[in-house]
Amino acid sequence: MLEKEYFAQKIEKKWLDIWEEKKPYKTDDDSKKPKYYALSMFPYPSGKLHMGHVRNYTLTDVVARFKRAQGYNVLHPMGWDSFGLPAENAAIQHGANPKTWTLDNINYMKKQLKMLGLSVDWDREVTTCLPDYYKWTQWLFLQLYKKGLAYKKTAPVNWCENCATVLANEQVIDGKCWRCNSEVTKKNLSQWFLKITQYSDELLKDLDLLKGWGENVKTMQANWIGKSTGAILKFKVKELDNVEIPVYTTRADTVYGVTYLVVAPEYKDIELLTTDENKKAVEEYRNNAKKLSEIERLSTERVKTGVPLGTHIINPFTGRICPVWVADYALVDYGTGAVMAVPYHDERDFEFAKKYKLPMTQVIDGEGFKEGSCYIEKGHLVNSDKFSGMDATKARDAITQYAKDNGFGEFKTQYRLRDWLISRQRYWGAPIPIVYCPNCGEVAVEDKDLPVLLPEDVDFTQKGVSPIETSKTFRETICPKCGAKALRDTDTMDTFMCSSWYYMRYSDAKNDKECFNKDLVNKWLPVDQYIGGIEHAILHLLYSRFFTKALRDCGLLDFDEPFNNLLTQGMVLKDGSKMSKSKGNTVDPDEIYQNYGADTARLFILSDSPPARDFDWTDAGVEGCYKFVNRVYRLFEKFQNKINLNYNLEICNLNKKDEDFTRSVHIAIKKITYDIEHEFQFNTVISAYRELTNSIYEYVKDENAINYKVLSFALLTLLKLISPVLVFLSEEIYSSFNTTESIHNTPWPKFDEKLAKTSSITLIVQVNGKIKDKIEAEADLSNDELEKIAKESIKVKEAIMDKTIVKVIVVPNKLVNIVVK
RNA sequence: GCCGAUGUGGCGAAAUUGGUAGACGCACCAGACUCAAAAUCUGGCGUGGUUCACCCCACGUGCCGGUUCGACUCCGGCCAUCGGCACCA
Repeated sequence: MLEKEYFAQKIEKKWLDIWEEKKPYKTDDDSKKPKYYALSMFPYPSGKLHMGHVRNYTLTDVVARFKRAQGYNVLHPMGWDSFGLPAENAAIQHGANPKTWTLDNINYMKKQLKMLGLSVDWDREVTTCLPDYYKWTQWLFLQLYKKGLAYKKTAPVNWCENCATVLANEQVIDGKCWRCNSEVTKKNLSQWFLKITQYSDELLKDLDLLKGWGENVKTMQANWIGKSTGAILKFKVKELDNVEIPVYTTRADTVYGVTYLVVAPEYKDIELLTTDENKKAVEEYRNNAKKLSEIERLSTERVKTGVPLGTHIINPFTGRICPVWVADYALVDYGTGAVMAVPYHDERDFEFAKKYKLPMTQVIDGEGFKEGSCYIEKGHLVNSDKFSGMDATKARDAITQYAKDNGFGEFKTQYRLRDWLISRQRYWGAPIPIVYCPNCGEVAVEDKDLPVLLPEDVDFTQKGVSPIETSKTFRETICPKCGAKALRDTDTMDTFMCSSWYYMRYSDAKNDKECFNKDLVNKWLPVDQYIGGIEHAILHLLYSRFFTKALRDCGLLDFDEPFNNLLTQGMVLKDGSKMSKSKGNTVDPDEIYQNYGADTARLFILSDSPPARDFDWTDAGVEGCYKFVNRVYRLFEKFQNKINLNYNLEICNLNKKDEDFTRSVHIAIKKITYDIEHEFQFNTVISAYRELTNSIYEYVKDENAINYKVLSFALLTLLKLISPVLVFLSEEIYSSFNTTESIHNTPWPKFDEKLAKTSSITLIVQVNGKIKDKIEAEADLSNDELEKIAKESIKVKEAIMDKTIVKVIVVPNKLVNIVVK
């Protein structure tokens, strides 16, 4: 029996206890059903759940439950992205232990997640900061190392003074640290990198395979990879035998217009290229460049500066002698670090040449060309010897080919993507499993010695050193190769390493012999639906795609892309701006659970906007959803004794009212199923819930005219349709019919195509495209009949009275348009 | 500058293929129930005009133009907002 009134807390508590005990959402690896992998981006255990989490996990949960009802074997796991700076900062600021701090947070948030009613298989929970997980992160690092995909090199790297660590390129946003927003500087350090650039082309090309990803994310990744095709051209230095300067250019067609060359201040041969007279000025210029921050240097508004080195190059095409300059508009880490300057056809070179009164030669002509101003269009060549008159695009290839044939050039594809810097000078991460031996050099830790455990005897407060270096027990070890005294690497790995493979681990989460079983990972992956925030469009999603390809090449798995479909949810806003503690506009999920229950929270977070768009949280909106939940409850409470569970219903022998009502139920099944399957449009799903509920209320208005078989069918269908969203309420109501089975194990309702439409239609009658009349008519009439009905309309007759009919257009079941003159 | 997304009532939004623009909800207004309030139920709700009123007429999906019997939807050209990339040669 249902209680008289709806008490969310009581019902939800009851079912949470039952689910905890019975584990109804445990995934069976051996099921014969087709698999479906529904995945949410796992949370960082920051302390408490926020509404963004609620939105993310509700979305994935509803998808998981819907697919389960459709007969899929669903994997819906959850875990914790639990290494990272906030834990360590808590340790520094409040003297907490990062491990305790993290595990306490996980404990609390896990409880909150469970209260949301997620159908997660908690037996597959992964926690990246625990040794049973990071052992395998370390092992995977070593696989990449052995494959030559992880290497150590000294390079100018991004350094955040505030976080006291280096950062990957992807973690520098507009010259600032992604985490603390302070300015990033360059430091020359020896660091570990992963060779993501080896996959540049595949990462770009395979974006085309990702039909289930939004254009926005794919474009961001394509921009980030930044492919450009061009050529390397080599210029001999006049003053120095055996020295050449190679440049990268996408406009080889303009090579006859080169009037000078520019090298970056950090260019490797710059000292060689500087003559004694220019030494002082060049040194001064380079020192100034060093002082500039990334932000200043990258500003496009800055006036271009530079100084000549004193040496010259010989243009192999023209024989022309051109000076070499140093200027910071050339970037050391793109192309070759040197640029051939063609002032007439490049805006930057033009500006620079004008300022320093360097010569210009026009070599391209075409539409819109104006004497004395920069022309960057691709027209045809002039002043270019035998290439004159040629189309610029063709000339680009012809000139490169000529350079190649004569040994001073080649075709070259250039990417903007850089290798992924993964070392961090911080404590709370997976230690890099490498040992430095005085005899053998860099040596990998052996598999049997994994994991390399994080030391506990560390001091977080010492400035200028990584906390791990303060451990007395960690550093010293013996070389796995020769047994000599050796030192461990004291850096840890970027947390994005941990999150690049967690979704694979879920396929075999408890395996202590392997990172995952190959058959299981191949069975469950790729992920069928991945849901999470847009902020990972480049970082996590690009790294994970790279990891998948790299692990494939290590022989660990057999697929090319990890995530077939990606839904990037919008932000949760309140009063028009993102919820944040500093703005004081946050809403605490615990409070919502307490006041309205998790079902109402789930309903509301899905109701007002489609998932990809931002969602505006309003108190009135929650209130409205709570009213709906109560409205549904009252309906079942009132008719609970009249419901017949066997609702297989024949349409024949029904009167008009019952038939139309039955049709509206079929229409609802059809619409809801379609809207979930297409783009997860839960906002319209929920409006269909409301429409069906409204029509049930309409149907039961006249209590003497209720056919209880028909009503049972409608109510039970409604109950099943709302069950993926209102998980507790539907279970409570269903169990009140003395069923032993959970509603969440019952199949999704089917609709009858013949019944999923109305028996009568509103025929729209237009004259010359303007609506003149609306006529109720039987459905499925022939075109002739519809035309006849339309012409009988008095309003139509008036409108066409003194005119001739040119033609009549009939759209079956919809409209008739009479065209007159 | 290049690339991508978005633009519809007071608000969130809807409109499978070109075929009733504004479903569903929030807010608001009016009414029923009540001694009263809450809850609940019923009705109204794009703009302007006309009418005592139901009716009716015109306009209306960022702007301008086009295709079509018919355009939120297709095409061309703009504008605005948000996001990504960018002295990348």
